[in-house]
Amino acid sequence: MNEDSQKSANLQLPCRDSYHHGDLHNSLLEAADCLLEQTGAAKLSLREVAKHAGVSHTAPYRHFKNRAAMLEAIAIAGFGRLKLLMEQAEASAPNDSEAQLLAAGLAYLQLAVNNPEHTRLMFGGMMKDVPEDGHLYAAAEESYAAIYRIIDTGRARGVFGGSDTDTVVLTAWALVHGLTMLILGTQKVNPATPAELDELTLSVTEHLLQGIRAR
Amino acid sequence: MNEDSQKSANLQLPCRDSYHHGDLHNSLLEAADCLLEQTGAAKLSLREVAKHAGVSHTAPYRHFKNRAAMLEAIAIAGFGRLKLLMEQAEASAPNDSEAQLLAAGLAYLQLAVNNPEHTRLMFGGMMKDVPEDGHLYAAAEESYAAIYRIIDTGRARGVFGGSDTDTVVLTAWALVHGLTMLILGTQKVNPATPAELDELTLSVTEHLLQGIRAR
DNA sequence: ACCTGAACACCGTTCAAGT
DNA sequence: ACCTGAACACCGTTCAAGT
Repeated sequence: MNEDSQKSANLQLPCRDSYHHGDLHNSLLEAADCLLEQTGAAKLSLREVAKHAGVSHTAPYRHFKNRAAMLEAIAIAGFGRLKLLMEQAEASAPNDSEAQLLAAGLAYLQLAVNNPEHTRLMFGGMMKDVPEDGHLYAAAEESYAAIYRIIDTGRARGVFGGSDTDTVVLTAWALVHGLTMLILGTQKVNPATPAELDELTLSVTEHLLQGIRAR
Repeated sequence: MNEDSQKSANLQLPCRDSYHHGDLHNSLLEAADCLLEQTGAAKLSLREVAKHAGVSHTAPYRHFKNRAAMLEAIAIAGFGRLKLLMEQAEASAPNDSEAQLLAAGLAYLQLAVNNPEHTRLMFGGMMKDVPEDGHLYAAAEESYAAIYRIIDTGRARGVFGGSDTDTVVLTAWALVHGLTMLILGTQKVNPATPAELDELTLSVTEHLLQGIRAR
């Protein structure tokens, strides 16, 4: 009955029908996480999440203030995964700033393409009326931090140029994020295979690198 | 009673309580257009749109197959406005490709910031389960076409470089779109005034231009 | 402390019926 | 052809009540 060995797999969490309890909070999040990718955030209902977790439709209110708070928790977890990947990209080539930036971009795109609904939830602006605790805000900020370090270090090394680190970071982040959203959206861009996705990312990133390289 | 003089104003359509009929289709779209910016696409209900248009809650089904089809119509109208702005940017400096590209980026950002919920509807991926007519797809494509011409002409003139026009267009579009979505989202970027928005756009675009300029 | 069931106000959608 | 009203299955949320 030990299913925990599967739990750490990074991509694609399959749905289960039964949930070990005593930790309903996490059971609900697991059920929601999995239903989200099937239905999208707009159609993700608290009642169905509760049903998949095997409890009544009012039980979730013991653990989340309301539907928006539950979506926020899912989004925060998503930013946690993003942060992890960005830090892995940073660690993958400690002495090569360009390779770090490229790895970060590739990982960002891959995570988004593998979890499109999570990404839309995190960045689609559905979290507007979230309680202003700033938890979500802070989680997003931590993903940003790794990119900041990569570029700041690169500038200190004389690899990257630009007037200030903040603008360069914003440029890089916006480019990768925009490419991501275009691929996820109704837009034309439509890479069929993971290899094509990487190739596309490389081409686009190359223009960015030429733009921010120190000269 | 002539209110049509206000109708052509490009930004911020105020809500009315009464609607001239005989053209319920457009009355519904106007009501929806206006409610959208107040509530967001997720909470925009057909019933409330109908109420604002002064008809029963089933009347909209005479004009739209369902809720998704109505949202699609709104998104298509949004792409129409975007297309217009892109073409104006193209016409604003026929002999200066860089100025055209910059004007397009500024207009894109301004439209998005003035109509955030429209932008989220158009690009947020809420149109997934839309009928595959391709109407929405085609409308998006037309906005894209102006940018394509700007960059293709710029490359023919030797102003822009890059291996192929498609990749350069994708890079430029992704950068501006990403900056837009970051500004609209929960993210840190938060320009207070229109002037700050323009300044931010200029800084980011400058890096892009350095990256795609012919050398 | 944690969960349930009934209840309320709201949805989207369908359908028979009115003019 | 165009609109209405009742009806159905679904929501989110609240609250008294159970253990």
